[in-house]
Amino acid sequence: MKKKKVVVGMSGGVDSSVAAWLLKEQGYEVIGVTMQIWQEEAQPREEDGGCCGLSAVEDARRVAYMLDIPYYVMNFRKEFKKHVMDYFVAEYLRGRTPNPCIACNRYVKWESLLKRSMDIGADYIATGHYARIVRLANGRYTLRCSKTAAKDQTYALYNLTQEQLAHTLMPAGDYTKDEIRAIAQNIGLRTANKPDSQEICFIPDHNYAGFIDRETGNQAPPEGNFVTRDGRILGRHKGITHYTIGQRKGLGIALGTPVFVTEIRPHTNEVVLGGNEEVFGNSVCADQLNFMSVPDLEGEMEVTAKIRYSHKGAPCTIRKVERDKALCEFTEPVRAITPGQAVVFYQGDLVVGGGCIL
RNA sequence: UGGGCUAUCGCCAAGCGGUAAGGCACAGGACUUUGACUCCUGCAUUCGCUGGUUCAAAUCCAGCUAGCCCAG
Repeated sequence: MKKKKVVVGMSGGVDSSVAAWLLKEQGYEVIGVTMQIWQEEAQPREEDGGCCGLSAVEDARRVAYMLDIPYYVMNFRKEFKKHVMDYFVAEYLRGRTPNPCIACNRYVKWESLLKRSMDIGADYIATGHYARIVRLANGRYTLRCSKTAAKDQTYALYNLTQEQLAHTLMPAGDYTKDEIRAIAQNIGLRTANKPDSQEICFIPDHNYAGFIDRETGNQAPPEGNFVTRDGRILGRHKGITHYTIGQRKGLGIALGTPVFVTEIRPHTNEVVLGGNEEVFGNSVCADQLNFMSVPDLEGEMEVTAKIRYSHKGAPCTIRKVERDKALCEFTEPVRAITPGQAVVFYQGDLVVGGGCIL
C-alpha cells in the first residue's frame, strides 16, 4: 500500500516539529515545508518566538534533517502581504480590529499552502494546531476542540472548508502542550523549550500602530476626540488605529474610575469611552459565515459562542437574518464585542461554524 | 480694593499634632499564535513658599504667593 503523502507546515516551533514526528510515526510520507511570509531574508535574528519568524527556517530545517524528511521553503510573501498585512491595515483604518492569524490560516496556510501541496502530489497538509478534525455521521467534517481547553486553537480555524478539512491533519490536537513538549524532549528536539509564539508575528516590536503608520506612509487617521456616549468631550486620542473595543490602557484619561473604549467612529474620528458596564452587549451580528458541522444555518440554533480567541464561550441563540448575515443573541451580556473579530459557534466541543463580527 | 474659602503624586482625594490612605493615570512583569481584558509589582523622605510654636507639624500661628467665591 502506498504511503499517504503529507506536507507539514513547519514553523520551527515545538508544535509543528512534533506534529511532523507524529505523522512520520503514524506511517505517512512526510515532507517538511516552511512558509516564507514576511521576514526579510537578509536579516535572520536569533531570539524570537514568532510562529513565523526569525530563526524559523533554521530551526525547521534542523528538525527536518533530524527526522530525516525532505524539507523545502516555499515563498508565500505575496499572499501574506495581500491577505494578512494589507488586510490588517485596511481593517484598522476602518475602525475595526482584525485578527491576522485567522486571515493567515485561511488565505495563506490553507488556500495557498494546501493548493500548492496538492499540486506537488500531497494528499494532505498538516499543521501543529491544537485542534482535531472529525467526520460526523452526516458526512461532514468539522473541528473538535483539542484535548485540553487550556490550549485550543479551533477558534482561529473556523474558516476552513469541507474540502480543506478533508485534506488536513492536526496531530497535535490529541495532546496537551505539556505532552507535546515531553515528546519533543524525548526525541531530542532542540526546540523543545522554545517559548510559545505570541503577539503579531510580522510586528515584532509590538507597535502595531507604528506599523500602520509606516504601511500607510503616515496617512493614518489623525488625532481626534475621546467622547462619552452622549457626546461630551473627555480628551484627545492619538488616532483611531491606536484603539480597540474594550481597551483600557493607553488612554491617558484619569476619571477616578477605569474607562474603556466602547465604540470607534471612523466617520467622525471619535473614540467613545465609557465605564465597565458600557462595554457589555447582548447581541452580535456577523457576516462572512462559514459552517462546518452543518451545511447551513437553518432556523434557530442554541450554541456556545466565542467572540475572541481567549474567550471561554457564552451560550447564545443564532439565526440567519440575511443570506450571509447571522444574529447571535446571548443569554448573558458579553464583554467587548469587537467588529473585525471572529465569532465562532460550538456545540459541545464541536465547531458549528462562525463569522466575522460586524 | 475689602471679606471669605482653598492650596497634599500627572488627575481626583484621605489626613485635623505623632512621623504621607486610596482610586485613576503611568511604568515594568505574568497571561496570550490577533487586538484587548485580567492579574502581579512599582510609583510623594514629602504635603504652595518663608518663618514661628512644639520633644514632634501636612496638620497650630504669622507673612507671602496662587486660584476660587461674595461684595462693590
